[in-house]
Amino acid sequence: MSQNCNTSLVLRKGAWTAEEDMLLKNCVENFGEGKWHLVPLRAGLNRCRKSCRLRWLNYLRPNIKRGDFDKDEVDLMLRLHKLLGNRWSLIAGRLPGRTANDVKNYWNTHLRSRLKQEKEKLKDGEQSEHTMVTVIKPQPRTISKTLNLYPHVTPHDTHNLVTSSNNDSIDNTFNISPNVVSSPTFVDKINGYLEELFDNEEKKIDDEVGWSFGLEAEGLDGVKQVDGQNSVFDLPMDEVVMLDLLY
DNA sequence: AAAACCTCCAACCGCCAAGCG
DNA sequence: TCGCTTGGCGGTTGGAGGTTT
Repeated sequence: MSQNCNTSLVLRKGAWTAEEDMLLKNCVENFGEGKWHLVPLRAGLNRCRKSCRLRWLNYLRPNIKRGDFDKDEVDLMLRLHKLLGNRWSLIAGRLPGRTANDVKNYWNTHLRSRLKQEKEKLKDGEQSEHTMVTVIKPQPRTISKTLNLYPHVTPHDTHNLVTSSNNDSIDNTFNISPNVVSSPTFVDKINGYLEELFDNEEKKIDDEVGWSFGLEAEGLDGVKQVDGQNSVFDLPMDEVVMLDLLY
């Protein structure tokens, strides 16, 4: 059996009809989520498993929040993106009711261009004022096996933490290797870590300065980097987050 | 009024890792 | 160990609807 949906000429593609939605919804309600390879058969749908799964996750699942992202959601998205990079599913996991696709679309349509503009503004400012600002570039970095960056993560997990070099010319995000985050246990730990981190730190920050994380905070360019040292990319994760929160 | 252009988002595609025999 | 299947993810695309010229 092919893992792709494009091998059969009979399978339907494109927009879902209300009838198909109903069939899929009934099927998942009766049999539960999962076993997606059985769903087309059970539901009587002429769709591939991937299409069914995606439709359920992005559209039919209960408690999906639709409409514009509010300010708090955007703030949180920006923070998480800076922390996690393009790990849309992880980011969406922190935004109740939002799907990874929603987050990705919102980022691509609203924030990416905004950030790009912000960056260009900063760049222009630099040129006109001749201010000396060293632009931080993400440094490929291997983290020591013995260095425990996460209170919740065992050394066994952290020794895999090799940050990928960032090819994205638009944003300087702290990317985590997909290999690391794809592990379910690691995801749990990251989520647990984020849970506690955001609970504790946001309370603190809220009390002190409130939610003031704006786009200007993305301008990491203002932080000096000397020979790759003292860059935000060389700090342990919790310090990065603290920097993040303080900017 | 209509053509051209732009924006947004649902859906598709290709890849990867885990699980299993 | 190997190959296959499945679930899941991020990147990309197509087209509907809105806006501008």
